[in-house]
Amino acid sequence: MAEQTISIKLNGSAKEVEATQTGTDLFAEDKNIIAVRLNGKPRDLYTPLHDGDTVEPIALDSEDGLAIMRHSATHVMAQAVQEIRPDAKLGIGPAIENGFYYDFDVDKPFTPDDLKEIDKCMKRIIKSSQSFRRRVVSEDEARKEEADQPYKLELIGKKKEGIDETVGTEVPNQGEITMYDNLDRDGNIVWKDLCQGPHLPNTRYIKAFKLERTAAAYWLGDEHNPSMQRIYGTAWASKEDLKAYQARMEEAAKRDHRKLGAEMDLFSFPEEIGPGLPVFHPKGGAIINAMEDYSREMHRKAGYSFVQTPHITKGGLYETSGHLQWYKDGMFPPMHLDEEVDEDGNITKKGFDYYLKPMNCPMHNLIFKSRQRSYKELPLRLFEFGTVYRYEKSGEVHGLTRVRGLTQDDSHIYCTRDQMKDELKSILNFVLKVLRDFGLSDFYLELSTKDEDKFVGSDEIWTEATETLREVGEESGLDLVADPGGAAFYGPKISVQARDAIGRTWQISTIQLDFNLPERFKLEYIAKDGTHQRPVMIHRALFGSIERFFAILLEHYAGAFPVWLAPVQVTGIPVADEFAPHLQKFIDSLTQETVRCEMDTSDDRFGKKIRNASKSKVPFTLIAGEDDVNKNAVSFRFRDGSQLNGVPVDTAKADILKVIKSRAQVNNADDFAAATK
RNA sequence: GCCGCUUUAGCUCAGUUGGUAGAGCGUCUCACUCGUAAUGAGAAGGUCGACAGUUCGAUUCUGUCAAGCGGCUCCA
Repeated sequence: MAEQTISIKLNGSAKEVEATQTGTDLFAEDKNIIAVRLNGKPRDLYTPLHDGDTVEPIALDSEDGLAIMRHSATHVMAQAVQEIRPDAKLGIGPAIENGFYYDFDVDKPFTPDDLKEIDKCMKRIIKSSQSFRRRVVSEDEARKEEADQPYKLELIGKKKEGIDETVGTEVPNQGEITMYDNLDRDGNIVWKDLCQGPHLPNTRYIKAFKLERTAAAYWLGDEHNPSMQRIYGTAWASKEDLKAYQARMEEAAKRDHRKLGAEMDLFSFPEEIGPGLPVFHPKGGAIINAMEDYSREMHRKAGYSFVQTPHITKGGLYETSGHLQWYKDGMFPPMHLDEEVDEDGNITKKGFDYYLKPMNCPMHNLIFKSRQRSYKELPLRLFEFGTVYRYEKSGEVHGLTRVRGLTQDDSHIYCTRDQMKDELKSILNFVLKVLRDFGLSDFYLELSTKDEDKFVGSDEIWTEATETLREVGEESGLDLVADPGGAAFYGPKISVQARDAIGRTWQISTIQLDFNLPERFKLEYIAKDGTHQRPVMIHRALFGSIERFFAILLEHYAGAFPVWLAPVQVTGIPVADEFAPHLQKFIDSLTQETVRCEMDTSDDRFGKKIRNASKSKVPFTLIAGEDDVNKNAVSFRFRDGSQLNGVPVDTAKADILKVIKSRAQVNNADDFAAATK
C-alpha cells in the first residue's frame, strides 16, 4: 500500500512528502537546523505537517534560532537550579538579546558559588542529551501538574490574556496550554515546565553559554509584586561567537565613561556633594565648553533667542504646568519660605513652597507671556542651557547618564498651527545636522505616543499632534519605530536614537509637540485678523542633557576625541631641556589662538613623556629637538604613533587651526594630511 | 525605593583564621639632559567608608548608616 502523501511548500517551492514526515526528516542532513517556521510561525522541528503547510528551516545561528536555543538554555538552567535548590519556585524564563534569564523564588539569594554549581549542573544536563517534548494539556491538567508552582498557576490563569514569556521571536499563540517535558535518553521525563515553546530538538545544541550575574526582579515587572531572584546568562551558536560577544563586552567596559572620566581626570562625584551630582574638572570642563560654544553658534545661526531662568521657583508654577501632579516624587522636596508665626503659633504671614526646577518649559512660557505677542514674532524660538534638578531614586542614579542635577540644552518653540509642521521638519533637520557635526551618523527615530494612564488634554488634540509628528518622522526618510505609551503627559514626542561606534543605541534628542501647556498657561498671540489665538508649543532638547551627551561622546570616541573637542589638543615635548624654549614659544603662540595646549616640562625621560602623552589620547604631540630648532620647525606625533617631522612652525600653526575649525578626527598622519589639504 | 555584591595609600589591588598593614603605578626630593610607550636612588603618604555592639583587644565578627557596582522599578 502506498504511503499517504501531502503537498507542502518547502522554502518557497511546492513539494510532495509523506504525511508522517516532519522537519526532522526534511532537514535531517543539515545539523544546523533546529526548528521550522511553519506557516510563518516558529515551531518545534518535529511538529506534524499538514497538507498545504508552508515550511521553512530555522538555523541555530539565525535570529530565530538563537532565541529558541536561548529559551531552551534557560529551561536547562531552571532544571539545574531545581536540582540544587529543590524548593525553588519558577517564575518566567525568556530568551533576551544576547542570552536568557529565569526568575526564581528562593529562600536564599544565589551566591557566585551557586552560579558555578548551576553552571556545572547545566553542562551535565546538556551532555546527557535530553530532548524537549511538547505536550498539550487542559487547563485542569496544567493546574494539577503545576500545583506546587504558584507563579505558574498564576500564568495559567493569564495565558488566555496572551501573556507569554517568549521574547525575541514570534509567539506561537495557538490558544493551547502546553507543557514541555525534558526526556532522558531512555525517554523518561526528568523535568518539565509550563511553556509555549518552541524548543531545540535536543540539549546538545546548547554549545556555548555562560551564566553572567544574578539580580532581583519584581514578579511580572511590577514593584508591588514580590521580588524574585533572576539569573542572567548568555548563549551563542558557537564557542567563537561567545568569545566574540565577551570581547564586545570587554570593549564596552573599557569605554565606560565612568572609568574614562576618572582616568582622564574629566569629572568626579564627590561624596560630600551627594549622589548624581557631578563636578567637572578642568579637562572635562574644556570639553563641555567646546560642546556648548558650538551649540550656541549653531543656535544663533538657526534663529534661536537666548534666555536665562532661575533654578528655583514657587510651586504654583508647577501646579499650573501639571508637573507637581505627575512628578512630585521625582522632584526635590520644597523649601517653605517667608512664613511668619506669632508666639501662639498662628501664622501671621503666609509662606510659599519653593522647588528646585525639574523642567524649564514653564519658565519659558512666562517669558512668552511677559507681553502681548504678535503672529509676526512666530515662530518664537527660546533657547537656554537650563540646569534642572530631579530627585532620581537612589538605585537609579548612574554615572553621567542618570544624574540628579543636569543641564538641558532646552528649547521651546512657539508657533501657529499652520507653521508647526514645517517648523518640526526644520527642527529635526537642525538636530540631525548638529548631531552629525559631533560625529554621530547612524540614526533612527522613535515615536512615543499617549500613555493612557498619564495624560492631559483631549483625544482630538493628541491625535492631531501624534499624526503630525508621524508625518514629519516618515518624511525624514529615517526608520520610525513605535513606542506606545512613551509620551510625556502633555504631548507625543519623536526621539532621535543614535548608534555609537560599537553599535549601541542611545536616545539623544527629543522633539515634543504640545497643545496642552499653552492651554494651561493661557498663552496667546494676536493673529493677522486681530483675534487672540493660542500658539502651539514644541519642546526640544538636542543633546538631551549635556552631561549625558558628554558621556555618550566619551564612550563613542573611547576618550580619543576629534581635535576640536579634545580637552588637550596639543602636548609639547622637548627632546631635551635646551630645546624647550623653542617649543614653548610655539605652544604659547597656539595658546593665543585659544588652542588648548600643555607642555611637558617634567624631569621624565623623553620616552616616558611620549608614553604619557600617548596614554592621554592627546591628538597632537609636538616634539622639538635639535633638527627642529635648526629648521624653526616642530615634529608631529599622532595617536597611532605615526609621525610628521620638521614641519615649519607657520605651517604647523595654520594646519592645527585648520583641523580644529574643520572638526576633523585625526588619529594618524593620513587623517592629518586629509584634514589640511 | 527593592534584592545582591563591594568599600584597605591619590589610583589599581594584596593581606590580617581578632594582636592597628603591604605592592605596583602616581606624588615629592636628588642625580641623569636623554629623538619616539616606563632612568636610577631615596622619601612622604593609611584613625583599613562612618557610627555603634561583642571582646582584654576590632581593619578583621555582628548591626545600622553612607557611597559605589549589577539588575529590577522609574525616567517630565
